[in-house]
Amino acid sequence: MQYWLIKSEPDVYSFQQLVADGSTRWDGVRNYQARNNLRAMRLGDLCLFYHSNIGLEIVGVARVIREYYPDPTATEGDWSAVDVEAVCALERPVPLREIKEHPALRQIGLVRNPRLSVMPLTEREFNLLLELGQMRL
DNA sequence: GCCAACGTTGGC
DNA sequence: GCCAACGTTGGC
Repeated sequence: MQYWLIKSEPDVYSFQQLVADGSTRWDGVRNYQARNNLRAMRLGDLCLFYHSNIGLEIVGVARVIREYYPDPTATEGDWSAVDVEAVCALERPVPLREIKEHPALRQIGLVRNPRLSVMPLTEREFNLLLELGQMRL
């Protein structure tokens, strides 16, 4: 089992929308590092869902339900998509500010490379963030 | 709205 | 292969 963090601008696609949809195709990624992370995702991997630009907090948990396949929204280039489903919303969203201040989260990709939209989390980071979100799976 | 950080492009 | 210019992302 691997753990990931995926980002979305909530006015484009929010976690609430994912809950309403049940599942969705995670497409539109046009960054090689993020794409390679998508390709490394395996069925059943868990993802924390972060709201960028508006909200600036981790709001929920999603699960990979289909491994990578060609991104149908790409008209050129070698891009991939995966499918994810909503697992649960966090009891308490975890704000970026708090993540930045937490000593055990210094190395988290979200802080180290704020522009990357799909990134791996260590199991420890994932569990800690769940705990901060007052959620237990 | 601004700007810093990062990635990509293209000239040399 | 280097690097300047440019575009995009995303926090503030």
